[in-house]
Parts: sequence; structure tokens; C-alpha cells
Amino acid sequence: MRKLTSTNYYNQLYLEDKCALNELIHLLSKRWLTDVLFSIEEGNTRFSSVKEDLKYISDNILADRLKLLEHYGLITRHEDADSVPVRVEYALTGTGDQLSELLDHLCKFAEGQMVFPD
Amino acid sequence: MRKLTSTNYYNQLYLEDKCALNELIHLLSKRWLTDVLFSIEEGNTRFSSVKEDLKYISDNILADRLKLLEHYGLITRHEDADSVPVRVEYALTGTGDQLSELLDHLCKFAEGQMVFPD
DNA sequence: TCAATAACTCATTATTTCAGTAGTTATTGC
DNA sequence: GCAATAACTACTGAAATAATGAGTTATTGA
Repeated sequence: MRKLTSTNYYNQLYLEDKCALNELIHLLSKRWLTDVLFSIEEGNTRFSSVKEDLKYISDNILADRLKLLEHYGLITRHEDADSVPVRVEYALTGTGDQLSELLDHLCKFAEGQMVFPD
Repeated sequence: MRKLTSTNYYNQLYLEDKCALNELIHLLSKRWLTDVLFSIEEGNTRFSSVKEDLKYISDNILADRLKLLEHYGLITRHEDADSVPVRVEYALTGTGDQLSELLDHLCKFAEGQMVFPD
């Protein structure tokens, strides 16, 4: 639970209010989040296949990241009611797709232009 | 100081190794960092003018973010030796300029396409 | 000489985020 | 009927990050 009366939190609000980019980066900075997004984009549409793809991710983190991505409208969650047991499938939304393209650009920039010392 | 023998750290390394984007996002996610970059781009070339521009930032955080931006080749630090007292001026590098453009795109996306609930 | 400013550093505490472990519900295969 | 799998939730402790506050060096202006 987040403390709502700290300078830490006020500053966060100030920055998110100042520019939506801060809000987006705060989301993207959650560990594994972009990797989950890319993994789904690459065809891992199930909880278990993403989990296998990102071999060190733990269940609770994956569950949380999927929930976040859905909450922010970047993926959809679909329960196939016919199948028994219930299969859950995830897919990118249009917005999720656009984001993944933008992140691709950023990734190329990181690989091509940036120097990460050490 | 960072602990070098934790799963937390190993996962970070794994992700940064997997994709440079994770490294970049980890940098960008440091609070105030993109704001300092934009502030310099907008003409606040001195420690004190950035500090004034980002009114709630504290000295040690600003000092740290400037050091990081310089370390990663996104800004340059120039001490004007002639002036007394020594004036320090910051400016974006070419890479810093490119990054700021990419972040502009991301910002427009965040403002136009994303929905941030709550 | 005394307060003020620029551009910082350092140490301590507060907050947030991450990982580890266990537990849940429902169903299939043996 | 018993272990195994899918897709989770809940709780606890560890690690990373941010904020607070004081201290530094050099210099200027009153």
C-alpha cells in the first residue's frame, strides 16, 4: 500500500501532472513489464508461455504485470469459456501495439546511440 | 551501494543483457531525470536555473541526475574558468538531443493514446 | 566580518518495489 | 484417490530509491 502523505508521493503526483510522459515511464519502469508486452506480441498468449519465455520471472510478478498491462489498456484478457479447464489468452490492443512500435524505436536508439559505461 | 549477490540484481542484469531498452528505461525511470534533460534543453543551463525550474527537486537529487546524464553522454558539463566564481554550464549532446526527440514522441503518445485510470 | 549564493557531498531515515514461499480452485491423467 | 498443471492471490522480508538535513569551498556584496 502506498503512503499518500509523503513528499515522495507528492513529487510523483507533481511530475505526473506536469507531463504524462512521467506517468508512462513510471509504468514502463516496472521490472519485466515491457518484456511481458513484447513476449505477448511475439505470440506467447498464455500465462504459462510468457512464464516460460521469461524464465526468471516469478508468478506473482507476472500476474501483477499482466494486470497492470490490462488495467492500462495495453493488452486484453480473454477467458475461453468453452474450453475446460478455462484457458486464458492475452493479446495486445491497438494502443499496446503502438506502444510496442515506439519502444522498438527506443530500443534501436539504445542499441545504436547510447553508451552504457561499466 | 548495490548488493551484487541477490536475485534482484541477477534479474536486473539478465534483463539489461537481454535488451538495451531495459537499461535505458532503468535510467529514464529515475525520478526527475527526464525533467532535468528537458529543462536543460529548454535553456536552463545552470544548476540553479534547473533547480528553480523544477521547484520541488532537492539539491542532492539534482546533482545526482546531472552526474548520471553526463555519465551516459547525454549532457556535457562545462566550467567557465574565466568567470569568478566558477560558473558551470550544462548542454545537451547530440545523443541527448536525439533522446529528447524520441521522448517527445513518447510523450505525445502518452497524452494522446494512453488512458491513465484513477 | 557576516550573511548570502553556487554547486555541490555525505549520512541517515523513509518509502517503494521486488522476491520467496505458501496456498487456492478446478481439472486432467494415471 | 493422488500427483500434476494453469492461473492465479496473500503475506513477509529484502533490496533499491528517494527525501531530509547538515556540511563544504570559494566568493561577493553590505
